[in-house]
Amino acid sequence: MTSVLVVDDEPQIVRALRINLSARGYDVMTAYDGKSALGVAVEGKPDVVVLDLGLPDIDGVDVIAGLRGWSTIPIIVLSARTDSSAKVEALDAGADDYVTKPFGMDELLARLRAAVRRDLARETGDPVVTTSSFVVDLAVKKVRRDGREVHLTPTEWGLVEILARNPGRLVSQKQLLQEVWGPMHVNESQYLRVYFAQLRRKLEDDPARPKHLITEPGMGYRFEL
Amino acid sequence: MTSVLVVDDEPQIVRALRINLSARGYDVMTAYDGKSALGVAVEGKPDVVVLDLGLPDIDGVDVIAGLRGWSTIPIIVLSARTDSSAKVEALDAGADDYVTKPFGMDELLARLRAAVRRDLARETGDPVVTTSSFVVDLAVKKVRRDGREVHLTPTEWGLVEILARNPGRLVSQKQLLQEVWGPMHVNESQYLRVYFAQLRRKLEDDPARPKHLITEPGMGYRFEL
DNA sequence: GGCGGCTTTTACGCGTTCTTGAGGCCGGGG
DNA sequence: CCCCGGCCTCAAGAACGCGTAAAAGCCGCC
Repeated sequence: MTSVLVVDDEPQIVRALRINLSARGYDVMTAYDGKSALGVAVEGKPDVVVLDLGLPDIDGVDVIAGLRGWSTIPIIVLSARTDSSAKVEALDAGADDYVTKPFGMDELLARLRAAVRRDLARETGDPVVTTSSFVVDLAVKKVRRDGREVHLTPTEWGLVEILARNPGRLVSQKQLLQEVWGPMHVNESQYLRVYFAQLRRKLEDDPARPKHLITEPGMGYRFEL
Repeated sequence: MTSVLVVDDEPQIVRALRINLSARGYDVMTAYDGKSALGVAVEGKPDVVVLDLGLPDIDGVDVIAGLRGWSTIPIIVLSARTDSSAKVEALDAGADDYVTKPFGMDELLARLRAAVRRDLARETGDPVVTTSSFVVDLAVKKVRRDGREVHLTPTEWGLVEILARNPGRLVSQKQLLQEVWGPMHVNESQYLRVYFAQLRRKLEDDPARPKHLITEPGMGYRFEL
C-alpha cells in the first residue's frame, strides 16, 4: 500500500486530499505545520509527500531541506505563489514537482502517480506502464492497483504483457491467442472472453464499463492508458 | 556532461532552449518532429528529454509511449494545453513533468535540474543484500542470519545469488535451471521445488509461509526484500 | 570399504488454474 | 420481426504445478 503524507495548514485542503486519496486506496498521514511534518515523516516513512509552502511555523524551503537531509522521498509542493522565483527556489531545494493553487484534483493525482512511478522505477530501473487505475511493471512482472499488489496467473500476465507492450494499439485476437496459447489455438476466441472478463474484474474500476482493456468487436483488444 | 534532447517544431523555442542550455553547460540535441525525436533518442541516449506535445507527425502521447517502451529517461513535457485532462494523459503515459507554454526559462531549468538530480540518485548495485530475516553478501558468497553464518551448498548458493542480484524481480524457472544446472535441464522444475524447500528451511523464519523466497506459480521465483 | 555431504529421483496430497459447455445479452441484416 | 454472430458471465470437472518427505545415487575422503 502506498502511503502519502499531506502537509497543509488549511484544514479543508487536507480534508479534500484525504478523501480523494483514501478513496483511491492510498494510506494517508497528515500534518498541519512544518515541525510535526518532519516528525511524522521520520515516524511514518511515507512513500511521497504533498507539501504546502505557506506553513505557519517553518519556511517551506527549510522543510524540504529537512526532509532531503536524510531521505529521497518524492516531494510535491503546493503553493499559491505563481512567480517563477518561488518555483525555482523550491525545486532547487530538492522538491520534485511544483503545483500552484488552486489546483485540479485530477492533475495533482496524476502528478502523484508520476512521482510514485518514478520512485518505483528508480528502485527497479525498469520501464513501467501506468494507467489511471493501475500500474504494470514489465520487468518485475507485477501489477499494482492503488498501491496494492494484484496477483495475476501466468495466462493473465501473458495477455497483460502483450497489451502493455503495445499501448493504445489494436492487438488482433489471433496474435493474442498465438502468443499466449500457441499456434494450435488461434481460433479459441472464447478463451479471450473468459480471461478478459477476469482481468477486468481484477483491474478495472467498473468491470462492466472497462476504460483500459477495450474490446474491438470482431477485431481484437486494445490497451488504453 | 549532461545531455538534453529538445523536441519542438517551433524553431524559435528550440533556439531559445539551445542557447540557454548550452550556456549552462548542457550538451544539446534537437529534433523537430516525433519520428526523428525517437531516432535521435535511440542514437544519442540523452539524459533528459524536453518534449513539445504539438508535433506535426506523431501525437505527443505516442512519442512518450515510444520512449517508455525501452527507457526510463526523464521526460519533461511542454504544451500550450492547460486543461487538466491533457496533463493527466501525458503524465500517465509516462511523462515526468508538465510545463505549460508560455513558460519561464528559470522554471523550466529548475524543473530540468530536479529531473536530472532525481535520475542521478539511482545508484549502482550494493554488493550486500539485506532482508528482515537474513543478509546475503554477494562479494564473499556468504549468508548470515541473526549474526550466525548459514552454510549453503553450491547449488543452493547458485540459486540465492541469481535471486539476490535481481531483488524484487521475477526470475523464470527456465533462467534459474539454465544458469544453475545448465541448458540440458531447463525442464527439471522439480529440482527447484526441492531446493527452494531447503532454502526456506534454512533462511525463512516460517518456512511454510515464506516472506522472501516467493513462488510465482507457473512462472518462476521472486526474491522479496 | 565405509562414511558424510550433496544431488537426483520418486511418490503423494492438495490447492489453484485452465478448459469447456451452457445460457443470456446485444446489434445488424435478412 | 426473427435470426445469427459475436460477446459476456457463470460454474464445474480436469489438469497442472506446488510443497513435502524420504529413498536412492554419487562423489571425495579417511
